[in-house]
Amino acid sequence: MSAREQRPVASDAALSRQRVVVEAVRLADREGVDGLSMRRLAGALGAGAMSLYYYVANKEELLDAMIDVVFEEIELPPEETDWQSAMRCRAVSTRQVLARHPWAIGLMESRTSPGPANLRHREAVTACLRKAGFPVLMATHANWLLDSYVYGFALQEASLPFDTADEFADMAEDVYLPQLPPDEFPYLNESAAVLAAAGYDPAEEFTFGLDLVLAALESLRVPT
Amino acid sequence: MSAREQRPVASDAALSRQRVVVEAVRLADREGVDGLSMRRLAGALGAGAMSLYYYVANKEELLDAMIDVVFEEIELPPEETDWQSAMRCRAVSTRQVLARHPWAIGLMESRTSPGPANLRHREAVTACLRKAGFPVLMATHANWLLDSYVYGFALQEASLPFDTADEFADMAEDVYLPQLPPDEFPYLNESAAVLAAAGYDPAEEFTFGLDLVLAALESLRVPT
DNA sequence: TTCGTACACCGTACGTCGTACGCTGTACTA
DNA sequence: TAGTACAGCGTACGACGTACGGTGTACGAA
Repeated sequence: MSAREQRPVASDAALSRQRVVVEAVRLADREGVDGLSMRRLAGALGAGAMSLYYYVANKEELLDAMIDVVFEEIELPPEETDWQSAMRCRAVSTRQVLARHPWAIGLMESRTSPGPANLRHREAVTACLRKAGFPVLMATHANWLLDSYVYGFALQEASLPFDTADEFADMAEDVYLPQLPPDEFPYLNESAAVLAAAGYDPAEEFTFGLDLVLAALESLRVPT
Repeated sequence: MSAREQRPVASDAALSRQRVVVEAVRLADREGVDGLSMRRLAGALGAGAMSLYYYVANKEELLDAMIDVVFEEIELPPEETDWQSAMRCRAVSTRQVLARHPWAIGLMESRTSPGPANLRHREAVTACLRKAGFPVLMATHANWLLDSYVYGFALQEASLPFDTADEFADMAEDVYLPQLPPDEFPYLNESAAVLAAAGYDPAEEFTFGLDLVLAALESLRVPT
């Protein structure tokens, strides 16, 4: 067997853990997590399947690393503003990032050990809350509540078959309403009709709930 | 080839869509969703793999049906109480059910069309909110906020490597703190220490946030 | 100059997966 | 008695993750 292309032409074409994981994220974005296989990933990198195992122990570890890449994209809460603005900022960023990588949401359920970017994020959020006057326990409550809201929203949003208000209006007429007999689901019909007429934007829905949560959390704080 | 066991011995041993889906749920509970294969499921039912395809078109449809079985387990909001109690009741039930079937959370992200049990649940919740005096749009907001919180909480809880307060205390000492250098993660260290000492119960965490959300939602209501 | 070793990568092979296709025996109807 | 629907199975195919055992190159030591 000859060494026909053993050495890559340039060092930036060489494999690396970074390149492998980033390309995996791209592939998952394009094709969904079910479309991500070691062979296809290797193909996208112009390499053989088994070469990937030099950089990741197995596919599980690859998925863990992918999740952490996603966390790296999320903005940390800015330090120079009030806590509500800081939390709103990072929550909005989280929603955007998870909307960009919807496969990541479903993956989080099954992987138990947080990566370094995840930990950095948690630390920054906790620091922000503590400095704003939340006692340790209340900061924990706030953390859970905010994260639950953001992840849950992203989860629901990912399972929506539309992205924009216009698409929803079409969808409501063509898909939803036909499968909702008005006598069995009167209230869902009412909602669908009103929302289709009023125009419906997931981004607005998100900030509405977020602001409600932030306001409610204010009561847990010991003002500084 | 003879017909050695072609006919099942009794009718309750015969396959049926119901039996297939319920056994799939049981299998996923035991082994996780990755452990659920058509062959293994057929094995658990004492049947051949291809027999399952008489009852489900493909694995995707099976997963959809499994999700709906999970939704059937969730209690509908009781009608005879105030809206907050009703919502608390169904939220607590949802958390319990999702904790019992953690694989269901990750699955929801990828399936877009809700099953009948899912629709019944949504209808009942919307009805409860509307009757309690929430205008259509506010009921939608409440729905999103509550569902986001519940699903997001379940998602985070599923990725916790412990179930009880005691397990957490052990975990914190043995696993968390060692990988959290105090100088890099001072606030996470503080939290872990305080929580391990105080005892930490996910169920309490859940109701704390839930009550905060319910109280915040009260302001969206037009009292009747 | 030679040689040993670490590096980066790959081919083959095994067992498992979802499922297309075609077959079987049973029950029932005409 | 024949025909048909039902319920279920065996085989086969292509794709999957990955264990194992290679290969050529680079480089430091002798």
